[in-house]
Amino acid sequence: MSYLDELNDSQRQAVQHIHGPSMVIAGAGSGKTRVLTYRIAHLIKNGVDPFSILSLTFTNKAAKEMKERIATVVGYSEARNIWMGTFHSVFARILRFEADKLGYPKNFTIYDTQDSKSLLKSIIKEMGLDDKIYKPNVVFGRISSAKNNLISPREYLDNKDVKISDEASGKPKLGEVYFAYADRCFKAGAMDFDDLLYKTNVLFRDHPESLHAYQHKFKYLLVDEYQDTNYAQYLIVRKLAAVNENLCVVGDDAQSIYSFRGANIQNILNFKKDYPDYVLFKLEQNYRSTQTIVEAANSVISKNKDQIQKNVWTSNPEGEPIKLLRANTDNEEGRMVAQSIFESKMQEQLKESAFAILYRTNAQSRSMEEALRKMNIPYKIFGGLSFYQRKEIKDLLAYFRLICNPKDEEALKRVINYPARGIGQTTIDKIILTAREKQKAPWEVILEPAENALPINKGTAAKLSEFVTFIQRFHHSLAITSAYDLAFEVAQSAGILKELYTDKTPEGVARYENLQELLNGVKDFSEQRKDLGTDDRLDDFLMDVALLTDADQVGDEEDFVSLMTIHAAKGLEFPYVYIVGLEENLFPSQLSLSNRSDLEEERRLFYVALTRAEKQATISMANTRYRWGNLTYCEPSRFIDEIDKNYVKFPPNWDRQLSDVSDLGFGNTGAGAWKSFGGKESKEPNSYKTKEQASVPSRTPAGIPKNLKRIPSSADSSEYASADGVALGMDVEHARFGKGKVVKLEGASPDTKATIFFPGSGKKVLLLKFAKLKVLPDTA
DNA sequence: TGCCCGGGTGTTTTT
DNA sequence: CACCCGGGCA
Repeated sequence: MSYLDELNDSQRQAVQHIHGPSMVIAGAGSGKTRVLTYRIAHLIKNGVDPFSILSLTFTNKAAKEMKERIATVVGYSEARNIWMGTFHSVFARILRFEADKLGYPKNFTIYDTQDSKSLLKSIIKEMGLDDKIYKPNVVFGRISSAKNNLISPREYLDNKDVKISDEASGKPKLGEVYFAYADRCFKAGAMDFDDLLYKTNVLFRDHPESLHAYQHKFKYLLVDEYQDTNYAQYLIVRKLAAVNENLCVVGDDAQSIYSFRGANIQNILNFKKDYPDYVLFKLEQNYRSTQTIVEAANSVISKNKDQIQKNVWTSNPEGEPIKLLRANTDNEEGRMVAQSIFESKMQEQLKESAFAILYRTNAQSRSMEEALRKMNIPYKIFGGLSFYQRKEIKDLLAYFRLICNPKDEEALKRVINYPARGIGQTTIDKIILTAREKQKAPWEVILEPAENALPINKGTAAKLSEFVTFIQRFHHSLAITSAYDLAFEVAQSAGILKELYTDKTPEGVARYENLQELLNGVKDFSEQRKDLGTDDRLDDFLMDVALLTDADQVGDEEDFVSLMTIHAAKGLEFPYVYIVGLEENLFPSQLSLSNRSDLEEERRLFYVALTRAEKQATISMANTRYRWGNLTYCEPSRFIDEIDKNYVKFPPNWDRQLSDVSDLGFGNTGAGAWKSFGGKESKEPNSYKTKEQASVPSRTPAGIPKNLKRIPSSADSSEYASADGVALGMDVEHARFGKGKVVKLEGASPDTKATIFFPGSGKKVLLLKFAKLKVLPDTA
């Protein structure tokens, strides 16, 4: 069995351990993917039916690549039958099979974030709430974390603690909004991203026969990036694995970077509690990077308290020291990086694809982009506004969605009057209102306007009926027409193509080309499906498209420098990596500075960034940077100081002091800042201690199936954390203003603002994270 | 009904 | 700075 020879001892042991629960802690670059693929190949070689293997990956692209690699060992006809994909896509597929059990149509729509927020916006408006207080973004985040923690709208409404904290944050109606949102999604036959996990849990809870079937179907489970699973995902895995317990999870606690979307590092730390007889494998040899990079990364991550002990090492050459670049402005930073890429490329005779530029926030891509463009260096930006989020694409997709699932409210709103067909806002409002009164989907209302007493005149009725007929015509050919033929005809006859074709502005031309590209995409899909002999339907295409990730963008053979956020770079590797914007308040992000666990996550993020590099890592910063319009002064990130100096090469201009940067209010820097920060943390109202204490009892110890009720913890929403320390009506003491009373709280933590009345100095609005408030015992 | 302008608001990170 | 929204006007 030759493939086993390609593994080192611990890798081989992990691959050969087939039965029972196991956990693989895989350091960065330690051949994790290799272990996963060979483990699956090994299973199949040992007679396991590919249909009974479920492998959950972090991106669909990773799944595709793994399948291809497995196919080289066991053949494509076997490999193609493995269930492999992201949590979201695998369970979307399962939910499609089981939709009727949950009262959903098989063709349910998947709402993306835009759809969800737009729906929330209209609900907030309809309920007569102020969208300055009930900000769709905030409300969405809140609902999302409720779902990730499996709290239903009902439970949310009934939970006293939630109510108290929502009232304290000035949003007592949040529960009702959540309730209405869930109801509207259901009536629209739509699930949002979180629903795909949430509803899977509901399915497994309410339909034991279904759970039973999948438990027995999937005899072997593999989960990649286990450190980034949230509670809903954790519970799905736990339930599916409950019968056979052939579960192998792979991850690295040092690379957990998704807690903001509910990922819980405790899942990896508590694996041994859930599966006491588990076997642990540690992959510690790094095959990716130079010794310098490995050691530098180790020196950084060692500053974190929460971690599993491991010793990542490499036998690779020592390599070049980490290079530092310091620019005066963000634009100059871009030029320096581009220049450096150009020089390395020339000196080492490299392709552009050897380089990646990684940043903390998407906004940083602009200065990099400009510099690269000026130097004629080809590049590609991953992330940001993705192709599928462009207006023209969403418009056409909305037609597809509506044809597949006419109840889709967001799709209907998008296209009912685009291109303009004389159905105005007033009519749309009436339709929505009537739908709400009749407890129906808007589509059902316009299907039978008279029966539903929709108050419209004859002309409007005629236009509506024309629209209905138009959609229905295509709906009926869904089952008999190939995806591409249908898509093209829709684009044509809806008039979208014509509308954009006549627009000769550069933007208009670009939009038209984008539509062509989308149609080409459908064509590829259709042809693939024909080759495979599987269903070639437009609704299948939609299901695929809804869950594509930026990382799934086809990596054609073109040569370009990759630009992306560090989050998006997870799992990737490049010979030369530039990590830019290493400045306090940017990286680490300003929002992470007030508690230890958030800061540790930023450090892990930096660790991930460093360990993407194979040959050399370069770190850059700018002394000044434009941030939302105005110039700000920047100080070097504390993370730079945390790298062992033996591995860093400082440029001559490094220590040059800027005379006028002395005080930014709270801008400390360097190791000193770290210490003083550490020393002060216990006085912080948002102290991490509060957060951790709150989260301990919240973890359902055994994750017992029936138990969907989870006490919301600080992890559910950042707002709890602030409510913990400071609440409405509380007596507090401020270092400068003295004693006062909290009269108003607004905004979500960590940006919670408190209005406090100080008898001595009047009303002050303070940001909780900066105001070191001391809570006084209730004097009443 | 549609376009233009001004003001307000907001930035981590993503399926 | 960039986007979105609402109001005012044609």
